[in-house]
Amino acid sequence: MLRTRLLLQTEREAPAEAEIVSHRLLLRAGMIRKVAAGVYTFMPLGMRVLDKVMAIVRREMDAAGAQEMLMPALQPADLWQRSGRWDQYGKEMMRLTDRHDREFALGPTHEELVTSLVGAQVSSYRQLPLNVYQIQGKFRDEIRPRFGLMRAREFFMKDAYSFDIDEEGLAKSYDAMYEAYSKIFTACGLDFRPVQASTGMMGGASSHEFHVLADTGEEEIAFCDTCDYAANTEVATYSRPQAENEEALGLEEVSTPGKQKVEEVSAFLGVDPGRLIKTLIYQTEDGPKAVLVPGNREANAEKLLSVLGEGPTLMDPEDIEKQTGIPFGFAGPIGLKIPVIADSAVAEMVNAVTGANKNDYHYTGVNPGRDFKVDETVDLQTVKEGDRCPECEGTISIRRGIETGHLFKLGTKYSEALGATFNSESGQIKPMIMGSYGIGVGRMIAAAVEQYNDDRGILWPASIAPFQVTILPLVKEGDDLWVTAHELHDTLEERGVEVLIDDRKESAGIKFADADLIGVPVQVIMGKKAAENGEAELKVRSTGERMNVSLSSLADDIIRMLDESS
RNA sequence: CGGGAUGUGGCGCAGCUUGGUUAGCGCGCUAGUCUGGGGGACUAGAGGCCGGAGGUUCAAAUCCUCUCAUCCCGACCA
Repeated sequence: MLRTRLLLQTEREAPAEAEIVSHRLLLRAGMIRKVAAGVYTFMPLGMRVLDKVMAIVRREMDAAGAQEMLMPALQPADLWQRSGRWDQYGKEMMRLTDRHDREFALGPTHEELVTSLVGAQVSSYRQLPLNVYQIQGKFRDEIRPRFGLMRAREFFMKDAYSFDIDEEGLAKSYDAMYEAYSKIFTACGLDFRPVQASTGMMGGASSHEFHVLADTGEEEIAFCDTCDYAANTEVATYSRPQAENEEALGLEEVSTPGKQKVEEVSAFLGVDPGRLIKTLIYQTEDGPKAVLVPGNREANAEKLLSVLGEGPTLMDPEDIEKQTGIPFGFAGPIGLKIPVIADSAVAEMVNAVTGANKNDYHYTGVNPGRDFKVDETVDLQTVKEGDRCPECEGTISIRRGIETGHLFKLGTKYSEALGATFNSESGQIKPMIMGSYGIGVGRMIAAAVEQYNDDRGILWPASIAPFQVTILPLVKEGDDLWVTAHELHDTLEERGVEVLIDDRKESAGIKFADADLIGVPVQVIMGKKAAENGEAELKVRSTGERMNVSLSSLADDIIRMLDESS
């Protein structure tokens, strides 16, 4: 490809709106251009990367026995009403009405459509298992699209759906996808971690996310330094130290004037924050409820959802006083009239400290069960760096990750709602057991740039680079070396190498800067000095390594080098 | 949805407080000359209804009102 024919405008400065490095570099390198918030065009150079990633995804999905198909983005409301998600999905779903006032959605995902489709196509256990997938634009009206491709409103997703006759089959399909995902992420050259995850609104039994590790990731993942345990902090657990065998003391009311916060109370009474019980009052659909967690822990929002139902919100101080009569900062479970939900660690506490529901007073010597009733005990805590691993007692580390892939065991939620049933071997009608598996293709590209960049630009992993080689002739058009460079370009292209030659009449500095910016892994620098010795220079973008190679064997040497590195 | 901020050639910005000829600068773009190993130099150009609408005024990029868009933080989110 001739650089002068390529629709590519690099920028010296990134648009002010781009904050994170992947967004800045993808814009500066002319890979993407913004159309609206969270809506991007892939320019030819970016398209080449997208194609590379999609090819890897297809290769591994096909190898895992999945079949590619393509469903429409435009989907009738009826399907979504049958699964209940027309109402459930909320504003995140892009909706529209046609000229006959029929309602449609632009698909944020395709469980409904694929389930209905497979249900109609498959009627016998003999046709199962089945795994179908597609790569397609998805639409989600995100509350806050951001970071370029990282959280877009229209984005490419590979979504796959498995259909099995029983749980055992689902386990196999799921494992096959887990393996395929590991291969895909590895092939894309990414540093990633599969982690246990929440099933969220997808429903279903179990779930894993594939995270690309990066400090700019929007998610936190916890993993063990000794065993394989890894989980999204939304669902991560940890091993609690055994409660000390302490003798229960009597309940005592103490004056704590003006001490509202955990740190204040803990410092004032000279008690470890972990011995305090934090009482959080949440507004739920069934009225206010009290949630108890240890003073040194946060309540886990994701875990709360499963206990408190849809959208619990922390009540503000005024509402708490108005609705429950409890003074803010001195709330405690003793004598509370509203339901009390305790974290399991709180339930085990001995001689704890809590608010006394009275201004400027706390209780010490509080013992759950004896001094107050707990309506429900659940695990509500957020894991912290340095906690003990729940599986092997190793040390938990917390890192940020970019959620790039997600696996769900769905079970029969959708097959029952949409009538995807089959005739079993014994002649019974049964719902298919489903799994669904997504990969954010654009997000994968952004994640790759987050992981591979330096102050000059992108360092694409070879497998997803837009070109394998770029040739930089540093002489005038018409010069012998200019001609040689073009001959090399043609030879490489004929031999199947993806090569870009910078045939612009630009200074060496501009060509170097652009080549570094767009991140093509191998640069062939053809300047006068090396040519005098019958040589050209090869530069490896990722390492900065340079070597002189004879012009006569240049094409062969480049091809050998590419073969070796792949 | 709450908080904060920003819209001025393709990109980055100045001008706005205190209204006043022709709206500037850098990058990029066009043409030419020189240069030719890390965003080089010079010369000559092109490109803008200052996000939009309304208002105040003799006069609005600048003041007022409304509106649209965009970004950041939070809440939220497969």
